[in-house]
Amino acid sequence: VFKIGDFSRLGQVSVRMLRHYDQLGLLKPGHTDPWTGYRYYTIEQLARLNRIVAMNGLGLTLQQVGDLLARDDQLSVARLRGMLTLRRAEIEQELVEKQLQLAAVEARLRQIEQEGKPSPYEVVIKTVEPVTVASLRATAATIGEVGFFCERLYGSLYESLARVGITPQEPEITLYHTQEYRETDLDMETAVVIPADARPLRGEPDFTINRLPSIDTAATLVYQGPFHTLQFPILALLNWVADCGRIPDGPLRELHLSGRAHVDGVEQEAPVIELQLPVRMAEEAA
Amino acid sequence: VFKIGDFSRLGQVSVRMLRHYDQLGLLKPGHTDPWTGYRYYTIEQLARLNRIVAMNGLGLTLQQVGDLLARDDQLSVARLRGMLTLRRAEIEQELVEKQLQLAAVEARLRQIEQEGKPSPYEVVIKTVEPVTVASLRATAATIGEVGFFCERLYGSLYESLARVGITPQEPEITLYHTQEYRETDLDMETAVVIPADARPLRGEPDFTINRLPSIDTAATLVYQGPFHTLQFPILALLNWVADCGRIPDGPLRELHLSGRAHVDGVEQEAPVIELQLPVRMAEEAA
DNA sequence: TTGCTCCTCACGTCACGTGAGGTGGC
DNA sequence: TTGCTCCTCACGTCACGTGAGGTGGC
Repeated sequence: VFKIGDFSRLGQVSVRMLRHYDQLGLLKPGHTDPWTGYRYYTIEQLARLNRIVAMNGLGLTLQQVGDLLARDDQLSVARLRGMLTLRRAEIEQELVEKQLQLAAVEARLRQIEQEGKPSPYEVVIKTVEPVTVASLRATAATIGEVGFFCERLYGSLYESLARVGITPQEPEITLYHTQEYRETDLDMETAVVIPADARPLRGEPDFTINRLPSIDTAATLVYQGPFHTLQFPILALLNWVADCGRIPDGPLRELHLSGRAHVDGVEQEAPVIELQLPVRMAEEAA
Repeated sequence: VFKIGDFSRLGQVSVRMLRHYDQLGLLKPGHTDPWTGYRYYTIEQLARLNRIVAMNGLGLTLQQVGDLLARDDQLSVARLRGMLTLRRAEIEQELVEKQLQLAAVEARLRQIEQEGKPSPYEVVIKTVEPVTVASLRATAATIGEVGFFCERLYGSLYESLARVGITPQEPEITLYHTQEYRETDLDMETAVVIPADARPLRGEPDFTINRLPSIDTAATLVYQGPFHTLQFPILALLNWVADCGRIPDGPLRELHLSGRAHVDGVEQEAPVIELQLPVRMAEEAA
């Protein structure tokens, strides 16, 4: 018969935990002195202690271990199998997450090695809700004219909205339907959020009303600075996506979070812009 | 300027957490109304919020993120690199642990599939401290005579100990130096723990005094039952070890935890026995 | 006035470690 | 008497979720 300290050394479990197992009813000492409260364990209890330690080592909670050991010392095969199968799925999930996290940390370290300084941008994975927008879509002839092109599109869009009596909300969203890098024939869409139930009050709209779909996994980046340096955060986003083993899975969205890009024909100096790029995991090369 | 609810939706961070970041000083609202306590955030703060979320997503603690963001908004390259390198090592460690855990869960599931019921034994990995023992080592001619053989060895051992005036302690430890399965010429050692400073008081001992080395990683199993069914727990232990991608790395030890195996020539009926097998990870097949 | 949002305070999670303050047995 | 062990009670960990109970603005 062992005092708690001896039993602790024997089973390599801290005294604190033996008391905890006692309290949870997982492992009651063979005898407890009612006067002193001293716990006395028998050598036969070592097997049960080891069972607890082993199950817990598989990542089952003490609650689960308790359930499993509840009826005398017999394990219910069905329940045990169920719990282990569940646990296996959990661990596999955890492994995937850890691996993604490792990839992200390594991507960041590489980035620091290469550039000598940390990226000024932060990429965050999030989900994006669907929104209803009024939009105009057209093709810009060259990359140089994209700025003016969008300015004109937004201009006509607001004009048309006013004409048919729909109140635009925020933000503006520019979509880049051309996904690869190209210098000509860029398929652009300028959109502005409108109420989900908006209908033209008068006249025929010369824009389309549609619903931008939700994005389950969007790599997003918030940038503050002038439009003419937008290529830097866009490149950072694309690099990050590639570095983490993901690939783009839809048009890039550019949200103007600090209000309209142009007011009275004047471009905002340092607008806050959120880039949203739908992504999915790249297939592993087989 | 955003109220906390809007900013929460914008950054995909719960209101609770925005308040928490405020409290920790990680992200103070651009303005807090001193009368109502309302927090007001500016769109420019979204970048900082995303930085916090991104760093936290890498598994850094909020404390670490706070340290990194402490001086204005600038990241210290050296510290950032240090933290990420540390974090990478941590994640790699966690991955190894998860993979071992997964292997253990899968081994258990396979075991249930094959036998139709869970193993009555629990294998636990632990460390074993070195102990000083008096021992006799000899070779048993056949597997059938191991029982008698050990009984005689322990008998002479206790006799010799008494003769030279050393008090034996507990437990008895039988070591199996023959590691592969064989039916003849089994190299056995019977040992009993003695005080670390024990010296013969008189006469010449015909046993050896040595120190059993510590075991960093021992697969151990506690068994209660007669000696003649000891092969079952031994097989279970060996199978478990193989299933988890480990291999034996030293002689198997058999500890008699419930006192001497034989008292007055009579074998204990259901002794409690702990098996300890030193193991190491198997090299992956290249 | 009714919802809606915001506020603070505080408990619960989970498997532990680490005290404080006190007692029993050699 | 002095160490050593044991006892109970309770706080801290960490990033949150989830109330209770109350207030401000349209």
